[in-house]
Amino acid sequence: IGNMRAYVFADILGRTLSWKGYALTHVINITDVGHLTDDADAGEDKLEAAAKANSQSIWDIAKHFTEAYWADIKALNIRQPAQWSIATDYVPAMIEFATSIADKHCYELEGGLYFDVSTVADYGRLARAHTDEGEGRIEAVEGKRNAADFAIWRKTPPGETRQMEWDSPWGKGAPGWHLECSVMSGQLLGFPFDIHTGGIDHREIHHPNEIAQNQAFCCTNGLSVPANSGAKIWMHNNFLVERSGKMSKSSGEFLRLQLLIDKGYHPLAYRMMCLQAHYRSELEFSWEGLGAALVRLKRLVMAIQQLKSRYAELGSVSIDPLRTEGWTLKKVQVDGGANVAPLIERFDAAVSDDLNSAVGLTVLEELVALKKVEPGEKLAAIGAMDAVLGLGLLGLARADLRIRPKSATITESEIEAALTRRKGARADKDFATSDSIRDELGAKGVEVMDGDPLGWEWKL
RNA sequence: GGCCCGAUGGCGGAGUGGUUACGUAGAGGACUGCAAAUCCUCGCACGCCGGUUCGAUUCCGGCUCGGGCCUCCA
Repeated sequence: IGNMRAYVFADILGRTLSWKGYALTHVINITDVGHLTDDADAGEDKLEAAAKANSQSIWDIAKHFTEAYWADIKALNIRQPAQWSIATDYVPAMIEFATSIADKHCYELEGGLYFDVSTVADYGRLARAHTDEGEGRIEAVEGKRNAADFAIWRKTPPGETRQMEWDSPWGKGAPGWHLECSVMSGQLLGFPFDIHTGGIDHREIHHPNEIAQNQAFCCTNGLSVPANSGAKIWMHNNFLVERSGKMSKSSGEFLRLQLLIDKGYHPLAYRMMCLQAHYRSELEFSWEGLGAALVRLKRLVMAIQQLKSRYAELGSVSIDPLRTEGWTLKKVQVDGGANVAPLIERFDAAVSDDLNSAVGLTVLEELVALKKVEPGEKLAAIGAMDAVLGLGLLGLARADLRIRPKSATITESEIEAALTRRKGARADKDFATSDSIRDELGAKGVEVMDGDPLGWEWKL
């Protein structure tokens, strides 16, 4: 889920751009080329290791995690990009790219082809901190001309064969990650494209490297070099953290979305949690915090559900809230009524101010609570704001948020049966029996709620 | 060691040179056989020490604490 914060952020950015009326071409890449596992076992490849451990082909492993990732994307209401780019589809293009800059910007070492960062202007200017000397975590590669030089092509060590390797002018091997990103973004979006997003951990190394490659490529191929090479704007989201430290894809923490679901938290509770904070701030993860976000979402959905039934009762109203998907600000201003207009303005001001979703969310809640507004009009405005926040509020029902925890020992039909018995006991004013049934259900993690249409809820 | 970032109520988290969001938790009330859910109402905070200012949570400096990075890779 730490990693997923980056995608929630990019999604809100894209949705906000759509809201502002911009046409959007969004590309997300899948880095299915192997990575090294970590500091300790440099040389062994993450994908290779996983394949070995599971007796599967490396390609199956890549496919498995790609599909798991796509499932998370869907569960979090992250919009599909215009295109997914799969790194392994672009290896020939990467070799071509590297070949074109090799003479002027690269040199070969035993381990691979290295990029000479002194051949481009202002290397590392994106990074706020740049130190010439430091104590690296592990030894530097022998023979590098500059400390910051990096591999753009990794050679397969002599005598070894990897499941994923390609022929290149520098021998069999695999592309460096920096190269993958430069090639795919340049090819699919063209230099310069508008916005490049990523986790804040990429600001110091990966993105400066990507920029250096882009500069080299643009110069070599006669393209003008934009000020922020490659992309005009680079945006970085901060980490999701917990007391034990950061949780990103590389740190070994495995708080995955599926774990949240297994525990009975709807995945959109996590999206809500992200929305409550600014993308550039660290966000503290806790189960209590996730529960708070779920309750907030639940109350919002309940209020909107009531609004929807009032809307249905009215029969004919002027605005169809179900047609708000894809609305832009301009359209909302035309169609939104006088009562909601000031809220629309405030919502727009919030999300337009570097994506202040936390404030946007409070404006949405204010709108939900607003009195004397026709339900259809209100629902339309809610739908429009939600097109930015992406909670899918008009389509969610309270019951959708009731997720059965994996640990549950009682079935839904058993619960219903017990509740029927309890209803009978209550009708007979046999409160002792009624309460004992409630206690039994409580012991199994089920909370009885008489005054609630849903009747019962899993206790988290 | 170097560089950078942060510190807001029980928890999470916006924001601001003057009246300090919001959520959740908590308290009181309505409802209920009683609970729960729901609804209404209400407390509760700006790390420490200086400086600038009529006024600092906000700006500046120092300190303390916490976090990240320091170029194998990604």
